Amino acid sequence: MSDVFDALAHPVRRKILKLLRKGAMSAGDIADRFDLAKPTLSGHFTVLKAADLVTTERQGTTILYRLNMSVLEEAAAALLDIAGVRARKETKP
Amino acid sequence: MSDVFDALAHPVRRKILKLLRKGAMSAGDIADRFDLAKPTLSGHFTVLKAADLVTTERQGTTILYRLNMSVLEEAAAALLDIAGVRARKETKP
DNA sequence: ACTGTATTTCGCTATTTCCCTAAATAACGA
DNA sequence: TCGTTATTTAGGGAAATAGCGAAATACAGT
Repeated sequence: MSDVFDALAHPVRRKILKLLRKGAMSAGDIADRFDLAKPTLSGHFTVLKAADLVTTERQGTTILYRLNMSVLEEAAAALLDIAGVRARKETKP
Repeated sequence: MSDVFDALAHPVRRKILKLLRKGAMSAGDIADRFDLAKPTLSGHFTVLKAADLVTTERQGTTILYRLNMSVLEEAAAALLDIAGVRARKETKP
């Protein structure tokens, strides 16, 4: 879980996640949205992957990044748990 | 908001917040729960204060730290927002 | 096999973070 | 005022992080 919060601590990485909210994007398309070198973005992708906040899928020469919402939700639940707001565990309906 | 996630990124600081869930504690009492020097803990307190995750109140020679739950809840809401789960804005009942 | 495009890995530097010990500050009580 | 307790500030060292350009890798098309 520390991996997740470490990943969330950087504004660029949070912005990447927000971009992915609308759907999967390639590494290059994401990199184009930032004023940073591609190797720098690649490093951020690595951190996000390590935290399991994103998943990847290769499509020919490009690599698609996709948001892993469940991990984000778990992180939010962890915060609410710290606050003492007991999160409901999802059960089969 | 970046201050908040920076503060949450360190496991010791998350543990401090969890301790404070049960109620206010003095700096020394918190420090006793960790195997770290007091100046180190004091640094963590500074980070938590900068993020407004805790508030302080002096009581004689001791300083009481208290959890600021609203900021924690805002952080959780920010995460859910990234996930696309639109959080409800609290309105007066 | 060669070329072009997409992405990552490799060195490298600068900055920041985390931890420590020692010293400073603040408040109390004798 | 003096001594004691609680906490923070100052200073420094080791390690992690974020950024870059250059080179390496992976794949597709010719």
